[in-house]
Amino acid sequence: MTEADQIGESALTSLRRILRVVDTHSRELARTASLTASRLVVLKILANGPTTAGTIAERAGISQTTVTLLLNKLEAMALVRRQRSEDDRRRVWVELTPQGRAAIDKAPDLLQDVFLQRFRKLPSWEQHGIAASLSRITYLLDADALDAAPLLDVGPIDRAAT
Amino acid sequence: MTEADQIGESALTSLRRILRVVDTHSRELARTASLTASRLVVLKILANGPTTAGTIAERAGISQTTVTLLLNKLEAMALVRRQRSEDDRRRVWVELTPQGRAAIDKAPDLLQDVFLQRFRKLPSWEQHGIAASLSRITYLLDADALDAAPLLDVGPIDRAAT
DNA sequence: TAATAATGCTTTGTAAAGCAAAGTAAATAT
DNA sequence: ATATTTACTTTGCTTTACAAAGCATTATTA
Repeated sequence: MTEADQIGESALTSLRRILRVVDTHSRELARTASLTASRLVVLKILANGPTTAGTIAERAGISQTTVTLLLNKLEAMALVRRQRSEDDRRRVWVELTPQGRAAIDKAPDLLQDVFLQRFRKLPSWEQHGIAASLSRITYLLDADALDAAPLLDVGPIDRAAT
Repeated sequence: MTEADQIGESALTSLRRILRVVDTHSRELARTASLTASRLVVLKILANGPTTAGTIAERAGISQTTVTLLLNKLEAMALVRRQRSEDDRRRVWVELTPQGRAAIDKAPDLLQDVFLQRFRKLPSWEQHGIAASLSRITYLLDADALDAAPLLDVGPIDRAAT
């Protein structure tokens, strides 16, 4: 094993740990705030103003089916309101209710807040370093490359080599 | 919004994107390799040698109940074999079958592989930078540290500096 | 030794996320 | 007028995950 591999492994270990913390956190969120992570995602998308189910699906990166189900729950919780569009009666506008807005405030993404709070206290050079590394990693894991390629095929990797 | 907050936001965006890719990938893995991420995790733990269900739960950070369920599936797929312990008949040893071992080889964590392959090609300074940033982030998100931690403890960084 | 407690795992019941496929209704194109 | 497309919902299924209860088995203690 080369040195690069060792560093890579330790990077991966960190990455796994990060994933794990995020995961744990979202379960915690579900337990305490009775708002699961994906429902919160939907609410936050709606915080930018009313929109349609399809748009939510697209922005959240999940299927329309799932969005419908999430909306059903959120509507049952009275956090969200549906309304058929007047001009195009196929479409359904979704908007936050006042309670929905309150729910977002009451159940903020704490993990994110903690992150930002601490991040803010780091020296500037380190902030830049972290941001740069993260954006580099998104490249290392590039979604497009993965989507395009058959997963069990090794081909596409070279394309992004260099 | 301060500059630090802007950088922090962009870091968070990257982080979200990373999480998203990992998520997508694991669903993809499930579809193509008929081995879901969590099952693969269990198999990989078993790759270090036979162990008990409780230990697997601990190492994977999931409940024993869940481990039992996963083992049921894996056993049904003949990737894993259970055997009551002789000395303590409450315990159940779990080990990989040859098929199980083959499954691990056939369905490697490709995301990880892609990451490592690309990572290896980065200049050394960048490798170190990324590894350091990641380890720093685990601190920024650390669940434990949430209660106690001295926020400006610089300790871990120096180690990976240079 | 017999009753009690602790341990290790499984079962059962519950809830969420998520998708594909089929279905419905409305708008658009032919 | 008919066919196609679009937008959303319903249905049925799978997986993950946990808590609570249950079942053996071992250890402890009276």
